[in-house]
Amino acid sequence: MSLKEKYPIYLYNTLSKKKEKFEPIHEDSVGMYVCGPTVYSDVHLGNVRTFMSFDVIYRYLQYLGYKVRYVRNITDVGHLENDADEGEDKIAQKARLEKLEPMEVVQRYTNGFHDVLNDFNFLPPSIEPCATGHIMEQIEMVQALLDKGFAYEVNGSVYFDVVRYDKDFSYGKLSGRKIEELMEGGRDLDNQDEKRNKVDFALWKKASPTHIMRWNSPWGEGFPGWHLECSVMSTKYLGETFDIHGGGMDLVFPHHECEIAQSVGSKGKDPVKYWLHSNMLTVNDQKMSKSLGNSFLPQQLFSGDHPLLDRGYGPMVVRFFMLQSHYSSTLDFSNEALTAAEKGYKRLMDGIKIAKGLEYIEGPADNELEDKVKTLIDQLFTHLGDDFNTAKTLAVLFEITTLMNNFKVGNLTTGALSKASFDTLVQHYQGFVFDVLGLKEEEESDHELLDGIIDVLIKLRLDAKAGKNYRLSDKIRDDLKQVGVTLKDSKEGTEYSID
RNA sequence: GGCGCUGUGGCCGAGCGGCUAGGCAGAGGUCUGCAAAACCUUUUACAGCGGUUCGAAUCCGCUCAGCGCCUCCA
Repeated sequence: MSLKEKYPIYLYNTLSKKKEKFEPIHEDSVGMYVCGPTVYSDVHLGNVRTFMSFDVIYRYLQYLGYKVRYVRNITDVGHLENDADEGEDKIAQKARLEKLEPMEVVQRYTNGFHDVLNDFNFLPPSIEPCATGHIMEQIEMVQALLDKGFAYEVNGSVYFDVVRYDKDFSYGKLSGRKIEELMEGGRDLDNQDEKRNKVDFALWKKASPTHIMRWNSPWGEGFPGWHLECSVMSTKYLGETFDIHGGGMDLVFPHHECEIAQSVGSKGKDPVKYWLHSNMLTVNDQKMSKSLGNSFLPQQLFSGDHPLLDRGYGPMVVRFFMLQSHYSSTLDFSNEALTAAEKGYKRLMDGIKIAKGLEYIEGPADNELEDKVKTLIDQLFTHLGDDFNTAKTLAVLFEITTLMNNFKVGNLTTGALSKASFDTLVQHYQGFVFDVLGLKEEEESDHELLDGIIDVLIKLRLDAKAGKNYRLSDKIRDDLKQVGVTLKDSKEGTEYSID
């Protein structure tokens, strides 16, 4: 029985508002689309949380043996600042302010985005398409919607006719909105006269004379609407119906709702089987966002260079911190929580190091321990399979860490387990920490020289201790501590760690 | 105004009707020349008020507090 058969996944589907058993459309392969960033400025930590959630999902699906095509787009056409005709898109605005080509802006922040993903040890997606590379396909979808009567053209712009669409299908099923309520409520925006109804949204916008980013189309020079790119690119690379579509919760309405409308309107079928949404990162219980001015850039976090930060924290500490909560809960960001996470992360990594160095030595069997280990391994899978509950999974990993410590100290012997159980335990312990949760050791072990030097000092200190020269031995330890190297004595010898 | 979410011990954070979450911090102990680490033991809970149930942090109602979406936003 394969891992994916043995450990089914249950996930919360925003569309059904229920936890459902995951059954991919094509038996062994999974198509997953995640809405990527608009690259007109630096990604902040809130963005990182969403991509991290889906990074773990991507990793876990592969760990179970699925073949996954993971598509995450780059939005390189700026969405309009507002719905008004004279709006300027964000990338064009940035380009004007910084006197750059729009594509220079796009390239710069795309590079920055990739750097951040690397820092946090994200797996690259299978395909990372960008909106400007798919203008033709977007025009085709607009045309298809026009042909089917779900869109109308006004003065070189094309709008989606939500009211017309709602007669055949139901608009608002993902976000739970009712079209009548949408027609009444909400804020009034300026310059809506082109649209038949306020709920309609743009598929193609006519470019004003000053608008920099523009393409030819059957309706004149213009640029694609806000929601079109995701419909087009997901369909192109994953098919008309695919398994998982993810993104931040703030995209549910209107972005994802409009995606559904566009796909259903043009292709006649629902585009997505499972909609997954990750919740917001908060600061003092408020959503982290650029406009509120409470967002952190990853670099600020690493260096501690921010008024709200006491000091810097490494990317793996942050990753661990985020994994301690469930992706669908808000997570509040604070120095205290990060400091606690840092210690927890270190403890886990110490456990991993112990596991690496453990040798299996035959010994008397302990059935109780054997059962416990089997249960722990099962729980790793069932907890992560339970709507990707990384918090519960980490709890199990800490139980395993305690076991590893006990092996090391000698409270337990490896031989109490069967060889097979011991090997499987170590294999999945490391597998979940590294391959699934995507953690890694913060300090790269490129420390051969340092190892050698500290070894010399450790031996010197041992000599001093043997001669009861504690003044010298303590001086070595204390002085090393001063420069950030902590010595730890144990029965097997002295180890060191770097702060 | 409309729709929706949250409120757990000193802090963070799981939990989806009965069974120890976990991490950090605190206390005591083991080990150590002393430390550190590790190990063992351990204190502090479910916003408030009602209700359903044999049994509720968990379901229902009300109250209070906070948040999100409805405009670009992960």
